[in-house]
Amino acid sequence: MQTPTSANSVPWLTEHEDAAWRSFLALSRGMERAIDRQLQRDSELSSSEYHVLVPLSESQDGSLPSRELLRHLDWERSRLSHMLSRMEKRGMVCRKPSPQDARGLIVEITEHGRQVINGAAPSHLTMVREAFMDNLSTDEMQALVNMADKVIPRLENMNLI
Amino acid sequence: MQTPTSANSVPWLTEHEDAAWRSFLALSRGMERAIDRQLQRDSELSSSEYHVLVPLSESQDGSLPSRELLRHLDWERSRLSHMLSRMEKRGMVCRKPSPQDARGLIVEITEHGRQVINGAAPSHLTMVREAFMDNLSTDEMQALVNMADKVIPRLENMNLI
DNA sequence: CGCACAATGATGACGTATCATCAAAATAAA
DNA sequence: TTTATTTTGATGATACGTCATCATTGTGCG
Repeated sequence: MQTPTSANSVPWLTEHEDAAWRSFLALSRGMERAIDRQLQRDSELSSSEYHVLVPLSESQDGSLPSRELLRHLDWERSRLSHMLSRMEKRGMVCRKPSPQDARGLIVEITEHGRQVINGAAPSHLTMVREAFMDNLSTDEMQALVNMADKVIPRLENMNLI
Repeated sequence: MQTPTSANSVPWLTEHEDAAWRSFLALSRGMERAIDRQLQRDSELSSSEYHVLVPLSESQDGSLPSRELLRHLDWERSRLSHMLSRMEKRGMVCRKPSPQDARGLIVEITEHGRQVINGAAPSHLTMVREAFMDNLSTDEMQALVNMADKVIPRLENMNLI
């Protein structure tokens, strides 16, 4: 992200800041892209589908109320709704009415869903470890935590999250 | 991103590693989302459209060969093609045949495109500065550069970029 | 030259993300 | 209790990104 030449009334970045910003963007988009590619290459899951299946497979009985799932994912409600429709059609989850709350929805992972997530997880975790984790020092890991702790609240303040 | 309980043959992360990974994901997705939201709120641009317009507005005559643009963006060719179709329809760029290479394409920013990018840039740059840059120490900025320098080549090695 | 191959773009299909809107049910307020 | 508000989820429209495929043009090699 750079500055258009005709917008220089706004102070942009020093050389160091610019390098840091570009590195952040490259790292961020590179990892996102790598995760997508690796999952698609080694399994039949998209990154989003993976995220849906993980909390389900971790739950006691393989099911969660939809709103619980939403809390895990931090998605828009309609995003989850659309995603569940597609995943239900592909036989990875099924929807059941909630006994407690007639508005509610229980999402349950199917046997096929379990097979798919169990097949996808190992290579995914290995990739994250080898590409990312194994290359960071403890100081760098700490820096990530500190940065997130400072930036995220700021984004929330600005109503951008 | 967590490990499904039944896939524990793969070593996952220590507490510190897990915290760093979650921070990275939150930071990465948070900034991406904030950029999208802020641009859409304060201008009529998506993040992708912004990226297309920046190198065009910075060029000498407001135009670039399509393959030059591709090098700036590091996108798939079809992604740029689709995006240019939409942007052309909205009057922000126009396509011209290249005199040198009959396969080639020259992409030119329109007057309206200039107005839009010039209107969008200041608030965008301010947001990035206030949400991100102003909250980082020089050590943290350096850490970002170091991390990217180690991780990105690794991703390239793994053919995931 | 003539032919295989690479480079450049366009297109249609598909999956995905967001927004606006709607409906139904639960909860709070009157 | 009756009404207003909130919560939960679904849907259709639109925009976006990727893939597979195609057409055209340029390049290199025989």
